[in-house]
Amino acid sequence: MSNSEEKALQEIGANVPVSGILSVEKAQRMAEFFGVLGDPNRWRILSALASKELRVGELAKAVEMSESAVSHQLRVLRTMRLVSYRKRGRSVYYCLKDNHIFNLYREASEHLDEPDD
Amino acid sequence: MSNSEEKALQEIGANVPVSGILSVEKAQRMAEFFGVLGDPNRWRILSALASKELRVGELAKAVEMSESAVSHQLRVLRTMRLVSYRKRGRSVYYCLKDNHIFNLYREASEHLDEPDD
DNA sequence: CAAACACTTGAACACATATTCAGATATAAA
DNA sequence: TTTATATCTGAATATGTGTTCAAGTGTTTG
Repeated sequence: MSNSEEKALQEIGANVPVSGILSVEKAQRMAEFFGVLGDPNRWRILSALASKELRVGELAKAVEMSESAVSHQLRVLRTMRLVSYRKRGRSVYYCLKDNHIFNLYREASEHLDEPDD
Repeated sequence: MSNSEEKALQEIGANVPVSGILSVEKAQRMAEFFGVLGDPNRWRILSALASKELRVGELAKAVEMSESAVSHQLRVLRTMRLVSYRKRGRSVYYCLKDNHIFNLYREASEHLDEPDD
């Protein structure tokens, strides 16, 4: 087991007094974050932004959603700081904020690709 | 950027023909998986199992949920292969299935702990 | 065998969430 | 200034989800 895995394991519960259960608050924060990744259209938006920054309208076309729906979802993604944006004239360009999303994607893919026991 | 990050980036969209957007099916699978991690009580269950395997009843006490609610959630976690179980008499012992959950937890924590720009 | 125990299941209800639609804001063009 | 463009917002609705409650299965104990 790697060092960072061990650290995560301890934090998640192994070495915590009594029960080792995440506090309700921490569990809630985790759930809120992962919940944002629990929608297929948000994944499509994120994957579209993975190649290059896009305006809201372009994004809407690309993922085949209404501009309004995309705008609503972008607000959610902004709130979780998964995307950032810059305004240019009357357009707003969105892009991915950091690399965490890639690592999460890869980790999930590996899990989903694992053979059943 | 690391090799594996680059691989994930390509897969997620950078080098895919035309749009580079996740297929609806792949996006759906991703969303289903992350959606499972989008509930605080499921995180509390997973964190409880991080220290040691537990019976359903013990788990229910530990996370302060009804046995029925825990059982329902364990079915969800089983479906996503996040936990496995073994029957022993009339008890059923659950434990975490692999290390992916630790990596996901760590990645999310890092993201959530990042300072705002 | 009957009773107790550990867990699971299905239906019902309460709550959360994603989209649509109409309208608002803000910038650019005419 | 009027019109068009790009995006955002709020309310309403439809759909999804988690818990409870009551009943069910399977196992052990008396």
